[in-house]
Amino acid sequence: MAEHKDPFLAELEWRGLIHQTAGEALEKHLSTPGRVGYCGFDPTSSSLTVGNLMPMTILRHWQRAGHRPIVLIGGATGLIGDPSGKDAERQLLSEEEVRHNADCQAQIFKRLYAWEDEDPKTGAIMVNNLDWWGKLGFIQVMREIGKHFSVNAMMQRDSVKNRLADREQGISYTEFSYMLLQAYDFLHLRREYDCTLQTAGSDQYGNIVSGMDLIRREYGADDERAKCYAVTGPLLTKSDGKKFGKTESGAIWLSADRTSPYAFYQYWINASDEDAARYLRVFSMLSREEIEALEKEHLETPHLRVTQNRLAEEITRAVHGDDELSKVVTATQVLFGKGDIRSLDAALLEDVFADVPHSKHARGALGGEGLALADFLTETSLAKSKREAREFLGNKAIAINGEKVAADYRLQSRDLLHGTTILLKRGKKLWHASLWVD
RNA sequence: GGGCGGAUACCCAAGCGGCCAACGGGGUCAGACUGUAAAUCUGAUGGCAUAGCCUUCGCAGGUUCGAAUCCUGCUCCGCCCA
Repeated sequence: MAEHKDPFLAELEWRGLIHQTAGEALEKHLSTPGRVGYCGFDPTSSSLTVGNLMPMTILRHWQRAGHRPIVLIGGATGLIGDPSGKDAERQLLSEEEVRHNADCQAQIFKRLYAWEDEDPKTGAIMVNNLDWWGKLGFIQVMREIGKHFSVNAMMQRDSVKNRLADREQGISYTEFSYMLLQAYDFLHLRREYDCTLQTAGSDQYGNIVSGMDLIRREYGADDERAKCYAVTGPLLTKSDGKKFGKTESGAIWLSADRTSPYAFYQYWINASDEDAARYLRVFSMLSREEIEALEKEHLETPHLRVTQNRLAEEITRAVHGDDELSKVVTATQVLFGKGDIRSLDAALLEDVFADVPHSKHARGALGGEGLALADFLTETSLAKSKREAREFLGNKAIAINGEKVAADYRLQSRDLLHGTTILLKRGKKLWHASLWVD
């Protein structure tokens, strides 16, 4: 890959954030500050996952380089469904769902960028493509937009080709039309906001190029206004070959109601050495010097896990903010630090309680003989069945308030912290807080 | 429409009348070692009132003392012919 002189491209380059670029003389174009670039996000779910984090980060670098980002919420495209990377037709979402999802997703972006009201020149703008698609009629779309699209060319796109090749699945006219919407979005933003660049993950390359084609047809290839560009990010992997951003229990979401800030932080903390260094480049805004210094430090004192710690800190702060970060750091120090859990103060305990999986129980059960731990475990998030509970106990995998206990252990009132809570742990890092009330 | 093959636990995949809750691999979980890393080794992996019992081998019936295994029908999938 060529060395980039442009600061924005050079930045993405060393971070490994460039998969492809398209458009003539992109470097020259970017040498003028204040360019406008966009990335679209379809509200097919009420939240976004860490998989969406990469294009979001590219836009942050874009803004930092002195350009203006547009966050496009796909209120219209979300109603259609992008066939890219999907091997089967998707269930249509209702309009209410999409609207609700769009509202929820919009919140996630708020913290990530400086917005227009703070900075008139490079402040981010948020748009929803339903605002223009909602006004267009079918006949108008067919005549003014559809006419520019060759079905022959559309069928060559991987997203469509794959589905046409699969007789079992096929593709509906609805999803087939998706690229037309995304293409027109680019044109619309070109017209209304002087937007000349679109960025996204590599799977969006075809859709972006469709938009570039449409813009050229609209203005004529020689027209100055026909200049437009694409930058796509690579497909992220984990060093063990598994899918990035997924755990056994599901995707890692960017909103606290779907993945707690604690779980979010823990996801990054648990990154392997190899991944942590790479993720710092991809997701954090730290400079090259800072990251390389961290790596050097990590090599000298690997047990301190500086790369993982810093990674988790940076990403959690960006996504959830400083307040949430300090809470989960506190919880993490308590749960994984060397300190004595029994000496926790009540306020801290409450914070920890909120962050890890928890459950409520009647305090009466702890009186007298107490409660057999083997029976109780199935009522927590730590064991699915009694057999499993016995297995964990047999393996010495269960700890009460940080201390490993025997298989026949019985929970009693003396185990309560501050008279209310018992912290249970399975294995090295799976915690559950149980609250005991009258 | 005709012929042939197939459907087994989270996934792949053995088993083809009793010794089958079902070989093996992957995954996952736990333990050891570590650094909440990687690699490696060990164990576990349907449920329960655990020397036992219950529910599972596509679905519904049947044969048999006894069926994942045999028979009948149904559903779905793959391949070949039309």
